[in-house]
Amino acid sequence: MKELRLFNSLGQKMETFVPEIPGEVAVYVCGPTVYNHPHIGNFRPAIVFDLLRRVLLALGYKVTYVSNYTDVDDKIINRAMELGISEKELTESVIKEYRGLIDELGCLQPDITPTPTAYMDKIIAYVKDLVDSGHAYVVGGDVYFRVSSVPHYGELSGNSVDSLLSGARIEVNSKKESPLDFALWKATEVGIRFDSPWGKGRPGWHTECCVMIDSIFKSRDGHIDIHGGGFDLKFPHHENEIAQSYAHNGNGLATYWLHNGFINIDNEKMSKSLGNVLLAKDVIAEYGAMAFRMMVLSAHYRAPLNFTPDTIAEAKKGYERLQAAYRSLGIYLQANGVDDPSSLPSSSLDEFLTPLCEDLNTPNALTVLYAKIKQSNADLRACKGNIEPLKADFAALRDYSKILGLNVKYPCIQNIGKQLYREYFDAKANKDFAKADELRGKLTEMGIWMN
RNA sequence: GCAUCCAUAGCCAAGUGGUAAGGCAAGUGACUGCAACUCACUCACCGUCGGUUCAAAUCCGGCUGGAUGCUCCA
Repeated sequence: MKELRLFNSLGQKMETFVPEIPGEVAVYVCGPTVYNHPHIGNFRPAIVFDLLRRVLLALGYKVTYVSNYTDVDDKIINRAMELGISEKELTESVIKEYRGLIDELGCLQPDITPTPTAYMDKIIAYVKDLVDSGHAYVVGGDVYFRVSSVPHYGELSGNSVDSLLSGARIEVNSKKESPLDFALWKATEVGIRFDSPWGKGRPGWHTECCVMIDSIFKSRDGHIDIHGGGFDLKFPHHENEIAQSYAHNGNGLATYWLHNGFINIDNEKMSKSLGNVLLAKDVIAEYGAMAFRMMVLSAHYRAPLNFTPDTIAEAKKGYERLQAAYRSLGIYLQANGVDDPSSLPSSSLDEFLTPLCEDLNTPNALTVLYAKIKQSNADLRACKGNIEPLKADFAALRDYSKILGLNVKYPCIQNIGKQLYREYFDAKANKDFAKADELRGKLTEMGIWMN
C-alpha cells in the first residue's frame, strides 16, 4: 500500500499515516451547527475531508467516515424563536439543505451523521461518569470540567495552562474553580432543554462530539485514527475533547488531528459583522458547484483560501477544461467502436496519487491533471483513428476526476450518433465540406458534437 | 498581551538546503476548408534586514505586513 503522509496538528509535523487497525480507518469530522443556510465556509472542511476519504479509499483502506450535525445550540434556539418554529423543524430543514449541497458539491455522504439530540442519554451518562470520577464538578445546575485533573492540557493548540490563565478574561461566571474549566452541562431556562440529574439544561458543545465518537466507535475504546475540522476548532473545542477523552477513556481521542484553513472574501475574514457571508446555495447558483470544488482544491487545505470573483472564475475554467476534454474523448471513443468508455480498464494512478499522499497536495495533483488534459487534447488531435492512446487518456481523466470528486460526464451518442459521425468523418475525408458542415450542425443540435 | 500560522510573477498557487511546478490573464506562432476547440513557445533572482552554510525561497534571529484563536461568544 502506498505511503500516506499527513501533517498532524498534534505535534505540528508531517507523519506517516499508520491506522490503529491495519487496512481500516476511522474518521470523524466536526460538522456544522445547523441554524441557518450553510455558507461557503461550511464546505471547505466537507470537501477537504471528502478528498481525504477518497484518497484513503483509492489506497485500498476501508473507511468509516462520521460527521455530525450539531442540533443543540444557542444559535439554533434564537433562530428558531425568530422564525417562530421549533428547534427540530429548523434543524431538520437545514440538515436537509446541507445534505443536498453535499451531493451537489461531489462529496460522498458520511457513513454516519450523528446529532446530539439523538445521543442525549449517552451524553448525560458520560457527564455523570466524569462527575463520579472527580474530573467534573457540579455548581448549581451546571457541570464543569476540571481542567487541572488531566495532564498536558494545551498540547494540541500549543498553549500552556499558565499562559492561558494569564490571558484569561475577567470571568463573569465566578462559579468555576478555574477560568479554564469549561461547561459539560449548562442549566437553561429558554428553548429546548433536557432532564438530567442536575436539573433541566443542555449539554456543552465539546462534550457532544466526544460522546458521539465514544458511542459510535465503542469497539475501539472511543479512539479514532483521524479527527478533522476547521482551524478555529483547535482551541478550545478539540483541546477540550482531548481532555475529556483522557479523563473518560484514558486516551487522546485521535491519533491524527487535521485542520483546514479558512475561506476569506476579498482577503477579509468572512463574518456576519462584516456582512460578507456568502451562502453556498448562492455561490453554486452563480458559478456552479464544481467550480467551487475546484477552487477549494486549487489551494492546499491548510492554507487560507481567498474567494474573489476572479479566483472562482479561474477555477470554473479549469473545471470546464477537464469536462470538455473528457467529453470529447468520450464521444470520440463511442464514435470509434468503444460502446462504453466508462468501463475501460484503469490505468496507473501512481503519478497522480503521489502528491495527494504528501499531505493532500491538491495543487500538485491538479498539475498532473492539467498535464493529462493537455495530452488528451493533443492525442485526440493527432490520433488519426488510432484510439489506443485515447482509451488510456480517457481512463486516466475518469479516475483522476473520481478521486478529486469532480463530476465529469459525456453523452451517450446512441447508434444514430455513431452513424452520423461515420458519415461526418467520411465527408471530411472526401473533402465534401458542405455535407460535413451539415452533419456537424446536426450533431451540435443533438448535443453530441465533440467540442 | 499570549498562542498558532502565513508573506513566491498582473492574479491564483506549489516547492521547505543544491541555482523557481502548474493554472488564469497577456504576447507570439502552429494546426484547420471555415468557426470553435486545441497545441507549442515567451513571461519571477521568492516582503525586508542580518546570521548559519561550499550552497537558502527553503534553516535561525530582528523588522514590516496579514490570517486565526484566547472557553460556549458574534
